[in-house]
Amino acid sequence: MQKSLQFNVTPHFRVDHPSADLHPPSLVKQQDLFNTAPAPWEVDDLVSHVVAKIVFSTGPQQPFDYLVPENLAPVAVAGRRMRVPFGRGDRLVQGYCVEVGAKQVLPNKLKSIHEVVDDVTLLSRTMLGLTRWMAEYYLCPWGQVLEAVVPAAVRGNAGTREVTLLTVPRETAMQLATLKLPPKQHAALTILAAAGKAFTPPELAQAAGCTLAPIMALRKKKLVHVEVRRVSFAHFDDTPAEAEPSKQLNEDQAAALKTILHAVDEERHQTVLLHGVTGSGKTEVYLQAIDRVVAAGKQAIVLVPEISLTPQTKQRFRARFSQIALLHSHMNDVERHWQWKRIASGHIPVVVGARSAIFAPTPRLGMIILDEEHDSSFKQDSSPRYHARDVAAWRAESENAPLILGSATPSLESWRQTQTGAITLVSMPRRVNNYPLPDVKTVDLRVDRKSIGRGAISRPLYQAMRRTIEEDGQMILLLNRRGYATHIQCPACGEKVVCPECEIALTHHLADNMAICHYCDYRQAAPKSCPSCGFTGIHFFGYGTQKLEAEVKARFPGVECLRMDSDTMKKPGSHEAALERFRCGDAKILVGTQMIAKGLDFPNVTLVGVINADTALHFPDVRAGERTFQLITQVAGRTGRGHKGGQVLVQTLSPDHPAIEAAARHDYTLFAGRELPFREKFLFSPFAKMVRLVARGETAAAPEAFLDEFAKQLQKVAIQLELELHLQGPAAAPIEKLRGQYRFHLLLKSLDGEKLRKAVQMVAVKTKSPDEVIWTIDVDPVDMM
DNA sequence: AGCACGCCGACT
DNA sequence: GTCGGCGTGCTC
Repeated sequence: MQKSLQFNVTPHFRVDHPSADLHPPSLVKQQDLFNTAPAPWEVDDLVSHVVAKIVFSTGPQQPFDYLVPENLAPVAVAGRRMRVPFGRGDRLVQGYCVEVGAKQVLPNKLKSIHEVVDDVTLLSRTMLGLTRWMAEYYLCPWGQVLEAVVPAAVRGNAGTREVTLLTVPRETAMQLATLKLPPKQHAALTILAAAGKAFTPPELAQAAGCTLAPIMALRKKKLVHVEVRRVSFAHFDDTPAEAEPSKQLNEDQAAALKTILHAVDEERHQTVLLHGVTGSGKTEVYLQAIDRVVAAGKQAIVLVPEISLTPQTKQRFRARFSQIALLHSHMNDVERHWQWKRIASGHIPVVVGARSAIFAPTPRLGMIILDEEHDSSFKQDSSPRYHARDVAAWRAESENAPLILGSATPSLESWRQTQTGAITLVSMPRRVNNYPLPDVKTVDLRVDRKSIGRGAISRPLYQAMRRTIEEDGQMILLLNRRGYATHIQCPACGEKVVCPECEIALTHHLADNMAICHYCDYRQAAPKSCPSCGFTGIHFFGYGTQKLEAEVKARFPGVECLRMDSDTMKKPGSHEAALERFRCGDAKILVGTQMIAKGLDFPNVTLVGVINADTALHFPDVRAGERTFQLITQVAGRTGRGHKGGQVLVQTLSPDHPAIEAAARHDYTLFAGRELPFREKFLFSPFAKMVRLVARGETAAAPEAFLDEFAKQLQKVAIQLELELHLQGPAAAPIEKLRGQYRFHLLLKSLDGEKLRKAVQMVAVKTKSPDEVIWTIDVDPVDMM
């Protein structure tokens, strides 16, 4: 394919990343009207001009060229927003300038930039390259990516205001004595000239003892110089903390650090997968690696899963680095903007945050760390549907920085890359202080349930809990379902109470006696009798964390039990309060959903109970086994972190399932060794590239028909591109109905990811869906619901 | 996304 | 005859 001629004449900058200039932005019609060479008879008329390329966040997706007028040339920089006349009426529209360069243009073909909006550059060249790559890779508009990468707080200049500053120009000062002016104006001007600093109009009025009127008059006569500047009024505590010394590393840690430091010192890109069992001390390795980055005057970005962003995490980093920026979702716009500026200024050596922190504007990036790299919260579930791990890989490569992926249960995507050699594997198979990994036993519920009657806690687990309390230990019980009862059903007629919008079983919540839909949060009062037949003995089946908590309290009276799930953790600070209660030992039993499975480090926890290991196992999703393995392994890792040791009991109906068996043996390699051949055989990630299309609408027929047609078009394009395309579906999505809309999906797979995306893009640009169908493209889907 | 242009139906 | 219905296409 011939490359377009745009900006090839005198490029002002080189595109930073090799892949960035290979493909046109996705979903953008290749409209070469303005970008092709002029007709032969026009060539003589060409003049060289500085041209800015503008991308809009709404409206047409292709970039538009504008002339840069001379007076704006110093501020018209790529990476800033600009207001430009657009359309027949020349209405002013704001867009992102993504490139500035000299270009041969025909006179009068282009309009001129009206105004440069930003006085700071929002996106460096690398970040512009990154956004462009994201648009191409994730098949979404470039402008949408730009909006996602620059925080709204930064775009809106939160916490700043414009001030008018007045000074006396030298010429005025010299003729001050001879100027004929009304007395108040003269007095004000004299005071301002003598002050030697700038005053705002109200300040000057006060100093001169007059109103604003004389000052306005001076402005009108141009006797004072006026400068409008944006100043920040935000102030947050940023006192550097006392830095703590680093800890002694064990042999495994030292070896891992050495590999990482090698890449850091050479300032070259390398991806290292740090596969360390739970409790192997990965964080200390990160901290010491960051030390070296900071010492070299560079910055490190640390990404952690959403639920790990706790004050404890902050404490851990603050104790070691004098200044860090912790980016969390509860931050207000003023603070977010302030942090962004501090990071951009290069004053913050360490940035810690969830997914979107990968876009932190660090000027000299020295390293990126993704802790718990397998965590699905790194994938954004709205457009742009990026995966922070893959974005990090691109960014690290283009900035010559090492990327460290850490996990006890690596994603199969990363694991596979250690086998092909794309990622360096470093293992830490032992825990610190030589603590052994906890003993994991499965409790076969098919056998044990009968002996215990109704209840979530089997006899072996009950006995282990009693023993733990007698020995003054603490315990964690994992149940991955919040609420009280998981479904409400009438024993007389069999009718289930379902959400009217989503048609899934409503969960009974005891606190306010409500029946709640966990998909859309629809709520109604829990029925006292069957809504269908009126039978009064309606029954609440299944176990959620609330019912488990009630059972624990009933069977262990006098023992304090804490519950942590998204229902109890709504208020800010409740997370810390609960953990503190557990840490100090007042609470003996911690009951919770997956939010308690990760990161907690309490040496006195000697027992972990998994109430039902099968909850995630039978989901219609290729990753069901992988998720189950990860969850059990992670929660098992919460115990045996002290000298008292620890044990884990996993209740399950399928103790022989490979994922559960491998987790019980703490054997990641075993799990991966069984799972990878399956993925390969049935063409799933990490072997095949996957793209998922979801369509929804008020009726079932419209989205299904839309995907049918899309599939047909894709197959045509696949032949044209010689793409080996595998389709699954279209079929009803596992969540068939959500918020009143019927959902269908279509899974596309191919070994050639690039061609696959190309094919989807080609069909997508030509497709206009009927008004009643809303559809999305998900490249590298993680969630198949 | 807006907005103008355009080519058909019922109205001051 | 015109006002306006929203289908189609263009915007540097």
